[in-house]
Amino acid sequence: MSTTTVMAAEVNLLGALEDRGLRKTFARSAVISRIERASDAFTAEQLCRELPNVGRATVYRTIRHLVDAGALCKLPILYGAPMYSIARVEHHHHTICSRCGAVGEFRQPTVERVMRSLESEIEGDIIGHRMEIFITCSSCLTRADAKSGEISAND
Amino acid sequence: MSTTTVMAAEVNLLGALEDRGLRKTFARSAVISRIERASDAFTAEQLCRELPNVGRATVYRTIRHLVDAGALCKLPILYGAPMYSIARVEHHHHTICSRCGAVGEFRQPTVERVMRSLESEIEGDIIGHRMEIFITCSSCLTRADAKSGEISAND
DNA sequence: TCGATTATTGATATCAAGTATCAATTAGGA
DNA sequence: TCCTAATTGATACTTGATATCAATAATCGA
Repeated sequence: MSTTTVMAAEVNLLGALEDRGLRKTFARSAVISRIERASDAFTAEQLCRELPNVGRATVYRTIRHLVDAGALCKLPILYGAPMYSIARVEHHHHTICSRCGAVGEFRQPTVERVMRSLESEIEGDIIGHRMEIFITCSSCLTRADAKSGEISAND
Repeated sequence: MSTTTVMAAEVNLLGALEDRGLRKTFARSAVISRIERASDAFTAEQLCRELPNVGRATVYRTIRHLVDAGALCKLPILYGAPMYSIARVEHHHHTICSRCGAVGEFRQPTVERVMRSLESEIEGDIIGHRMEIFITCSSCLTRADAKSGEISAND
């Protein structure tokens, strides 16, 4: 079974916006370079805090543009604000560490195969799917502190 | 491949609360009987609107208790307020109609098998997973109105 | 049954996330 | 350079949800 852990690939967020006819501005460049520098997933509020010179509205607008362009993934998590991560590959799924919130990406061809076989069994047309795996990541396992504000799936 | 569409089964939401040492009150009974009567998934605000005699705080608190008890599933959707549906089976996944928002449940043993095989390939401990399939449900397909405020997964 | 005790309620205030408004500013083409 | 349309961001607002706390209701023990 070939699970591919997704490696950081080159992405051009600014290009994604320009492709949609949006202008290159200082504010957008600031937001985007902050996102590109980020190795982890982030929330909109985090960006606002780290970019005090950019208006909140602009941060939210830029994020929305990037999600619309397919350059960012929006991850609705169980509690609190949704997280965003750069969409480095066409289609993938996420691992979310329930201790530290670290988000990883992976591809799993078997999942896609299962989806295809479901097509005949589910009433209606399948137009997409989403899958998240909740984990305790290896660095949280080593630093084995007992207490945690767990994020988890209850279903 | 044996996909099981989940049928309405008997659930005892009040019992779920009593099992946790919570008291049976008029307000809680009202919230719960409204939920049990619902065939579809719902939002917290919907319940508040339909139960004007029950305080908002109590509606939210009751929902939270039921989620904690595992009797309700919380579905964080991409935009807007999360939806809740009765957890009729131990573990299942959801189909969400991107047109009308109708939520269905299904079990898919293959998904679980895939999860087990992923255990060896993902760094860290898997503690849970979540999967949603976005569909256009059969009733939306028949009533083929073109326009829609689509809910969708972009990853 | 009657208090006593403790959980629960719900009006209100508050918080957090996100969007609408709109005058001032800026980007980018002519 | 100048013009026009896109963009910005301060502000106000909306929505979803939680904290507070005095009043009320549920349960238990006698």
